[in-house]
Amino acid sequence: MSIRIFIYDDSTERRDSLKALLSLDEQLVVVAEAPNCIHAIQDIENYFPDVVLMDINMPEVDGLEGLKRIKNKFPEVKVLMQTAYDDSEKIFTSLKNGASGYILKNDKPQRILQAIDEVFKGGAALNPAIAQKVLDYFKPAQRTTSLSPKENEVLSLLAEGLSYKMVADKLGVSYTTINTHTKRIYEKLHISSIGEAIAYYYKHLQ
Amino acid sequence: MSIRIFIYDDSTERRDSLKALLSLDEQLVVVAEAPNCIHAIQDIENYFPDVVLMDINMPEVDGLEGLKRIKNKFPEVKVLMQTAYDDSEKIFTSLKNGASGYILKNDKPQRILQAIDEVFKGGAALNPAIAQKVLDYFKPAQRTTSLSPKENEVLSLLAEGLSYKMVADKLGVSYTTINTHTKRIYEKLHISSIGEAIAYYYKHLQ
DNA sequence: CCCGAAATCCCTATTTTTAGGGATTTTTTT
DNA sequence: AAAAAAATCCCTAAAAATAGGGATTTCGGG
Repeated sequence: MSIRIFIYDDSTERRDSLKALLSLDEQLVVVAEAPNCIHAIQDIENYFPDVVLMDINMPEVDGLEGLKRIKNKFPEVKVLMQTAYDDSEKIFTSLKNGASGYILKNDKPQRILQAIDEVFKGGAALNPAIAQKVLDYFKPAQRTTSLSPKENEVLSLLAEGLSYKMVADKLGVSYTTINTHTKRIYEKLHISSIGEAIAYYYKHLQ
Repeated sequence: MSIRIFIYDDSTERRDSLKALLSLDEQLVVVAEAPNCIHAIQDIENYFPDVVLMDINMPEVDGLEGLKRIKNKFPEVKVLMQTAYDDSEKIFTSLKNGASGYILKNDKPQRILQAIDEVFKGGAALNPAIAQKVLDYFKPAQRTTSLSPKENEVLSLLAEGLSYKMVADKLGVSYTTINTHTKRIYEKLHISSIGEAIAYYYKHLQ
């Protein structure tokens, strides 16, 4: 009873060292590899891995897009994201899109093997630094001040019940500007609707 | 310098008596008439009236629809709504759609002539009873308690930032039910967006 | 002087919400 | 018991919001 693994990484070197690492655990079998996600769907169809080790920064079709494609078509396949930096936005984009874990490239080898095992068993594997960031999003404190002056102004007008168009008129800018501000507000607050934005406003900013 | 008037009313009798009335004022000229709004656009194009006297209850295409069509294409034409009853919803639908006034059929003849004159000059003419209803909507007092228990529940969940779908799941009912509740909430509070609803919730119900 | 954050604007496509109907069943209230 | 109010569900179409890109300008600090 082995764990079938597919590796995506644009560096041949890196793929080789990963294969060397994984070969230490006889339960793990690297069934195939690729330098990017252009053929992600076919890859999965052909090799039906249990776990995908996914680098984020790859040319052509990157890991975030690959993750989406794979989870969309094969929700049962576990995808473990792997990158050099702990970029907050990418972490959340990944988790939102169904990643089973997020590890860093300089994590200890033992950690990586452990992570694969965890996600295969249905758990989630997060590098501790990543885990901290995730938890941070549940304490709204520091987010309060993260909005720019304009974003705060837009949010307060939305909280009055104004539509994008009305806010645009009131501030003398175009609709698209308000759309952009709102997108940034949603990004910063990690929400995705006007209702959540207004609830946030009255709960934390009022 | 006369005022060109178009009369919409399904009762021939009523149209005749209106024409008789309006002929008393030599400034007023009834340029044409129709028993409903099927050809409203063409009517206005052909006769370019200054003021339209619009009955609400007519077969085929009624006055509310006629109002919308006319104001949509010819915003400069004044439309004076006229009906037998002071139905709150129709009043608000009319005013929202750009009616210049709202009078009742049993208003005194003198009132009717006056109303036409007012709207022609760019003013608004409201029967006093109607005016009262309109003012009522600006005092939020009585609206506070007007929501049904379920409507209040739905509103409070929306105010938490939940989408229609999430509210539906949470309450174990279908999406369309929430849609309907929301429509009723908006009607009762005389608003028309989730933003206004949530603002109302935090300002008046919290 | 360069960099980065902030603010502005645009395009495209999808998802949600809103509006306008209609309709049935259950509860309450008279 | 009949009427009114509340709650449920459905359909369709239009409007608004959301998501994902990209891009330019301004302004303040290092």
